[in-house]
Amino acid sequence: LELNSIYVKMSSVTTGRQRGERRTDALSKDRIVEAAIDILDVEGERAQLFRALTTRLSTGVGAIYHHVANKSELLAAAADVIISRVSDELVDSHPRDAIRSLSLGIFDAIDAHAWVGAQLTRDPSQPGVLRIWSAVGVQLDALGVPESARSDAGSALVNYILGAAAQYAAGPGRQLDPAERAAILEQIADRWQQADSAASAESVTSLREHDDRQQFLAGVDIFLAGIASLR
Amino acid sequence: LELNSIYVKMSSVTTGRQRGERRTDALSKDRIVEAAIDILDVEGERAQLFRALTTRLSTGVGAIYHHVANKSELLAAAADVIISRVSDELVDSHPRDAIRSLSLGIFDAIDAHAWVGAQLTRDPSQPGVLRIWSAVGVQLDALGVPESARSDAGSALVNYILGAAAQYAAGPGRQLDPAERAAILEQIADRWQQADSAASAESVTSLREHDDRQQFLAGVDIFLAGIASLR
DNA sequence: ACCTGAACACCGTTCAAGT
DNA sequence: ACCTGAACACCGTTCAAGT
Repeated sequence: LELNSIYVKMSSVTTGRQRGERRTDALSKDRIVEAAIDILDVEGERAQLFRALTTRLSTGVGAIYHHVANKSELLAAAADVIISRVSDELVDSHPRDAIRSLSLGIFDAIDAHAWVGAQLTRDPSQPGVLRIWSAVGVQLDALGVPESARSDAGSALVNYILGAAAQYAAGPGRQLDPAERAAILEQIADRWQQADSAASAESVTSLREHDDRQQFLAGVDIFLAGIASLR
Repeated sequence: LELNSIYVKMSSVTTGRQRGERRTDALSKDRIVEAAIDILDVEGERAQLFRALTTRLSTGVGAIYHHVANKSELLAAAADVIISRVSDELVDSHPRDAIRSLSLGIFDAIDAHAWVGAQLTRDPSQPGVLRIWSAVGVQLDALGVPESARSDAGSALVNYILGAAAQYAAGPGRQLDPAERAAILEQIADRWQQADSAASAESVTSLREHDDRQQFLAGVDIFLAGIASLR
């Protein structure tokens, strides 16, 4: 115990920490993941993640690699933490509402942590994606979707959620200023109008001024309606 | 004209081309994009794209940058070529069938060009994605989806297609050997079973042995059924 | 205007050497 | 067992110098 505290003091000198300011918690995968989340939230996905972690945790890169295999494992673990916060918060309610809450929870989480959208899209077998499958599966079961249709319904919903997540996360609203965003939406609207000679001004306008979150939820409801027809 | 052919000869010596083997076509964005598609198809997304292009087209990197702004523009242009081949081939048919064909066409294109899945997911305002929006818009209009619901329906379908595309493209079937794939599907199945005490062996089995393409189409049909309920 | 290719920049990853 | 940090590797991008 005394030897240990001497080691701590020596180590704090080495790392430039003040005497007595000893680290309360040792380096661990959890601490690294938490730090990574903070860094990604603030600096975005193109942060120099490992260099930033090194500074933030005042260690060398090697120490991080001692707890984490590589960047992609770290990102996957970080995304899973974000998703688990959503799925753990689900309260009991009608399965239709639970699916809406889950979907909106994921949407909002990605809104708050933009990097999660791209991350979930990168690898279908990462823990965060499995967690979504799992949560969706529970609710579809509770909804009484027949066995035979369960996996079709599940994959439809999960793919929609992930697709929307990725699109909105990287979306124009995020990386472009309002003027550019408007121009792009107009471009899309123009194509629709061009393709659809009967398109009224209202449709174009609604496309231009659509509310991402509400539109996302409308998509969930379309899938729920489609799933209901499977019964 | 003679000066020109002398220049060609000199240049072919410089680039190591055989005498008389003069390039039939000059370097252009189109040629670069075509070459990029071939390289990405064969070597995958982690190909050393610019170095490979340099060899393939026997030029320097700078020449490529003279026609293309950067890698992401090049990837976006390449993905758009793939998507345009699909959307241009659509034959007139009932809008429901046209939506199925379009969706399957995109699915198959991504199956043949795996890198397209990830690419379409990266930026919602890239040309290939706009092209999908446009094609979907035409069909939803033909389907008689009311104005007010058009953009909700469109974004639901586009997001589903892109989400599924990305998942299947990067999917376990592609990057893992069959044994690992089976293990992962089993893991998902276990979670479903764990969550669903009533889950029968059949449901788990169908999840394990599901056919990606068929499941993708089932999702499109769920969406179509949901859309029908909007009327 | 179009092309050449060496040099640079950026960042994740390794590794020999510590405590 | 855990940590340190300089060196390396990888690849997109720039740029001064050509034709």
